[in-house]
Amino acid sequence: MNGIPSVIPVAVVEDDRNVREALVTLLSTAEGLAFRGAFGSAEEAIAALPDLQPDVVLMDIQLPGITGIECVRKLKEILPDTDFIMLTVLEDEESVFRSLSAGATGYLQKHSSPDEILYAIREVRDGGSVISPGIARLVVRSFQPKSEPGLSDRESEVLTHLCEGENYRSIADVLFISANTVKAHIKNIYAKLHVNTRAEAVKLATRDRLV
Amino acid sequence: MNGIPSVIPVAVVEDDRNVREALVTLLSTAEGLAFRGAFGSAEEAIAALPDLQPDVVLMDIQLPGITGIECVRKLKEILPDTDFIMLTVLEDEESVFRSLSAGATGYLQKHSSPDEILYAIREVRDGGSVISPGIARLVVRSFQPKSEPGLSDRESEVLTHLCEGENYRSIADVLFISANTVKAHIKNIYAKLHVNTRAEAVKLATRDRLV
DNA sequence: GCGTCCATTACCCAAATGGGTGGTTTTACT
DNA sequence: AGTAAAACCACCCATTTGGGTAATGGACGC
Repeated sequence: MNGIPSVIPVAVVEDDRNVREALVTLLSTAEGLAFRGAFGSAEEAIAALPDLQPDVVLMDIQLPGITGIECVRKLKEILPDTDFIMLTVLEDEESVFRSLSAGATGYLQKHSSPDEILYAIREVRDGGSVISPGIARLVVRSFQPKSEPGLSDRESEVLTHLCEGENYRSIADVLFISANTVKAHIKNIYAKLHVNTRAEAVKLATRDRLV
Repeated sequence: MNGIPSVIPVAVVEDDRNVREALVTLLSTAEGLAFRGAFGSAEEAIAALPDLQPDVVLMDIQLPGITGIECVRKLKEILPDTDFIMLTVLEDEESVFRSLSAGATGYLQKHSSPDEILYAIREVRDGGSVISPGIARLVVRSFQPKSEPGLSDRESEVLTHLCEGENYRSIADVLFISANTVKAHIKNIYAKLHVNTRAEAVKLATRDRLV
């Protein structure tokens, strides 16, 4: 907040004893960090972390019982200013997006080096976000248009307005054409997208980033 | 492809002469890279890069004339296997998302160190993606729910089906309630989301990640 | 010149939707 | 006990939507 250097209180949630102890050693000895605790399950973490008030938590995804993802979701409600860095062995697309939705701000693969982990903690506390390259690629890919359904320029234009929730008349007005023409375009769009309602068209256009 | 170490052909598009020359020096002397060329504008890059076939291109965003973003969009069509790493001074949300949509796989702030740039090039060529922490935070944030409009559990459930493009009857069937009730829920959802059509509801739910 | 694609418009009609108003029951909190 | 919120259901009615069919003119390529 004020630029005065201070230690960063950190904690760990990881069920594998070996990994957990390696992390404890790393965090306990690292410069600028204050190790606050390590937990073997989401349940223990949820019970203890609200009192420990760590700034940054390293969270394993694969935990017995409540998953790391759900653990973040719950803790983030109680500790909105705490940043969570997920640790995982897998490059599982589902887990990545669910973690981010749950409130994670970092995402590291477990083969990350100690330096990378410490770097991530500092960057995250600094308002940034660190994502391992393999994971980041998945995230980046999710922003790229999936496929081109061969819409004409005019059709794309109509689709854009469709996605704004406008009706025939109001689309017609802004494009200076008749409502019947808008309707004709929309019929063609539906055929090309293989849908038959506005809601489906909006959903598909959004998902595939056609707009 | 086969694990045999080989040099990575790289190129640069950057209008600032000083920055460009610094990058040229960096790339020319770096181990494992083959510097293929540097260009001061998108137009020159679009003319020359298809022949040079670089694996990785460092692309400035703020270019005179055609922007770096449009440049990536055009080149990505011709060179789909080339990876583009954007360079920028700003943390502009719009630019980030437009770049990623255009096909960029990396995104570095210009204050990145030479080591970070080389690391990014190697990771990107390795199938990964590298995003500066400040930028990554914007990306991560875009995955997180924006605000809670106070929907009840049942309403959220109905909204989910609404976003699938289902109509009253089919939502009613899967939830084992009457179509009239579905309608009642939808009316309440509309009121809470301040919309009055399905398309708007789907758009808002998608944008704010309520589903 | 011919065919094709695109943009444009029109009409009919059945179905779906959105808005209004009313009501019951259960659950939960005070 | 009282009240508030949720979930549930029904009816009316105007508007919107989606599907079918048909037609015209311009642009572009062969």
